[in-house]
Amino acid sequence: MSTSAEDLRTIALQEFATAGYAGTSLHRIADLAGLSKSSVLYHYASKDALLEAAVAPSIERLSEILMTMATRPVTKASRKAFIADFVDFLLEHRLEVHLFINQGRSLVDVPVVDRANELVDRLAEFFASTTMTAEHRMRFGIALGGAAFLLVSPQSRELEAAPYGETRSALITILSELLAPVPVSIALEK
Amino acid sequence: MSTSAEDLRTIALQEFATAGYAGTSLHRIADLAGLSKSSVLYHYASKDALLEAAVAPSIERLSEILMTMATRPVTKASRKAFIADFVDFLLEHRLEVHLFINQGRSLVDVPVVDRANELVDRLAEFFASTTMTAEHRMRFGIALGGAAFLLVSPQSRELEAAPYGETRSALITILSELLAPVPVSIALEK
DNA sequence: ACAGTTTCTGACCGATCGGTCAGTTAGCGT
DNA sequence: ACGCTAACTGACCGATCGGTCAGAAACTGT
Repeated sequence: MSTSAEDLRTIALQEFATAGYAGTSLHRIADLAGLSKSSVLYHYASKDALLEAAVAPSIERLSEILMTMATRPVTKASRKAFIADFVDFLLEHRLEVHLFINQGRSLVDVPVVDRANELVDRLAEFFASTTMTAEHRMRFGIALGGAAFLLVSPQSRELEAAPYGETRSALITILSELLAPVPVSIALEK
Repeated sequence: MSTSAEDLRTIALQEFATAGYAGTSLHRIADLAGLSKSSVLYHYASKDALLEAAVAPSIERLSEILMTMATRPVTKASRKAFIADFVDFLLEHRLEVHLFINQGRSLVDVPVVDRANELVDRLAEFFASTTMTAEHRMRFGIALGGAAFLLVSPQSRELEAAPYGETRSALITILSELLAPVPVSIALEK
């Protein structure tokens, strides 16, 4: 149960997400961990392996969420439940999501990142099939990219200070609004 | 009016925004431009200088928008006008905005990027002062980061296919909704 | 005290990075 | 045809990159 391996994973995730995978050297990760570069490569065979170890758990979790989403019937209640699940996922895996969203397309041929890209695409297809208009597809993109940005932006310092529940419920409100299958105005007409 | 310098600027912007500044080598930029690395450094003194040339015009434009925003009275009409201006800015400078949003904080001590960070901070302060709740600050972050992501995401291929006006008006609708100074529900109560 | 294993390190490797420089090529006015 | 300048290039530089390896240090059970 050596603390070093887990420390390295955490530090690497933080750096990869904020400074970029290409912009983070193994030397820097080693320094932040108080180790030598060789020690980093002792715990993880390569830089790729370190990235993979850093993001793998979040992939697993996202896959689960998509699974349950696919099996549930498409009702307003299930949609609400999905958004709640997804917000929890976002809050727990902010760094990983930020990494996927902003570097996923340039980090191809890293297996675990490809997997993440697949999952994000499936997520997008799900929303694209439910709502057909271009505007709704834009709403989905803004919700996804916006949340990923927000949770790693400088502002998120204050968010961490705020009660977890408040941030969570606010995020659910905003995302529900953005991902509403039908605009409020049209719904009222019926 | 040599085409090379301008080509390099465009190519560099595209690569810096999508693959990241650290993840883009001068060699790659040279290859994409059909030149040698030395030629790139002939037109631009350094990699930093190339980045600066690539984003400088957008900084200028953003500064202008913030100027007019600061001078205008704070009314619903002026807010609407600002959002329209800002959406036009986003559509015209998608790559630069994406670069600022996602790499701005890790590219400090590049003068022009620092300048961009200042401007973004001022923008955030403006919205923070107008609306005080944490949720509204979150809405601003999602709108900004979401738009930046959307306009450089794979989906944006379809957006380019769609008429400019449609994308523009949809974006104005969504951002107006996100940046509304007062939530609809509260507004209706009064 | 000893041996065995895990953890860690410095020295080293080839490749690539951003950048310099001397010199070649191409375009243009005269 | 000439000379001048702008555009371009290959060779080269020191630094840093990810990665290898032999061995030191630290911890373990006996």
